[in-house]
Amino acid sequence: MSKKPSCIGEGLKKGAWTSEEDQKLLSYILEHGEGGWRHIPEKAGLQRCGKSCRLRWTNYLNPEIRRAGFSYEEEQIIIILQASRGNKWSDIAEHLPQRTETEIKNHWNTHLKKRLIDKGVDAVNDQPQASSPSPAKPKKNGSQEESNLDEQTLQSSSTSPVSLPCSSSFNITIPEISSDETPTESDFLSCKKGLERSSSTSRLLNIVAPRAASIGKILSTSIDGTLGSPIASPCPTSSLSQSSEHMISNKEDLGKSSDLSIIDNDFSQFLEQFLNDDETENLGGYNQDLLMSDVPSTIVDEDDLIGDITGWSSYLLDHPDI
DNA sequence: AACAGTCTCAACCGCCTCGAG
DNA sequence: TCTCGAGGCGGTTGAGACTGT
Repeated sequence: MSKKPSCIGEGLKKGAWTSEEDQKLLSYILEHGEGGWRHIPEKAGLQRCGKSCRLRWTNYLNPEIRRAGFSYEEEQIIIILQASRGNKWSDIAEHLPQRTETEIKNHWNTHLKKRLIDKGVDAVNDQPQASSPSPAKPKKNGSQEESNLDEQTLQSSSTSPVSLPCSSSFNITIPEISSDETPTESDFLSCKKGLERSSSTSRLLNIVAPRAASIGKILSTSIDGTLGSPIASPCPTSSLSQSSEHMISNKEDLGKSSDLSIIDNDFSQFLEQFLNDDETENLGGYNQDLLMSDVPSTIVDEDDLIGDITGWSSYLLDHPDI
């Protein structure tokens, strides 16, 4: 079937939107609602194609969009969901309220993916990279620390892996980390017969698993009222109050991807154990968090959305299939 | 201060899916 | 069942911002 381009027409404007155009589109949609994008430009007095209007609305003008930087938890969600679902940004966006798929996609491509690639995980092509990290690429300021931490983590991963039990069909190992960091790591990923995971995805999950452990510990600490300690402060809990409701409301959706069953109930047990763990003084694992290491402090809850600290844990507990 | 290299992200492109007729 | 168009989706691009020299 041959289709004509969706945006054809004489005199249609391209490129950056002006504030005047934004105002016209915003006013129209607020008055008439979304939908019928093909006719919106004409009705709103815009020299744009409908598709462009839709994108402008969904990615920028929609007042529900949160434009603050990504929080630690949001990044973890992205990484976990990307590992399990691939680049299904719209799917991932459903579980990150106030975030657009474009935002998530950009953040992944410009930040998260690079971090994983630096660690030898080709999360895009799902192929393990050579042991040598990405070619000598000059690191910008502030990344040296991250690099060191990552190397440390990877090194421990490559030199002394800890095999998970019963992983005959799901060949996955996780980095050896001090017991106080991930005391229940062996509980995290149990084997699921018939499951096939590619090596890099497995390795990605290996990295994410202890990070999730860190989240559990942080939450546990937070609930105990000790989050104010400097060591925990970098962990933003932004948007939890709003996001948790939305996230949980989507829990049925989460299960629609069968590949998410990989972790099944074990993750729930794993996290529960963490939340019940009274031992909160040692957050060393969090300090070593490779994913947190370059999250700028400026993005911490700019919208002051902290409210429901249990949102994140509830989300995870309610989504054993993540 | 000027320039070059790098990074970020809004916008675009082209293909796909789905529903109406 | 087939065709067609609207909307959705993921990948790519390029302008502007940022950073280092």
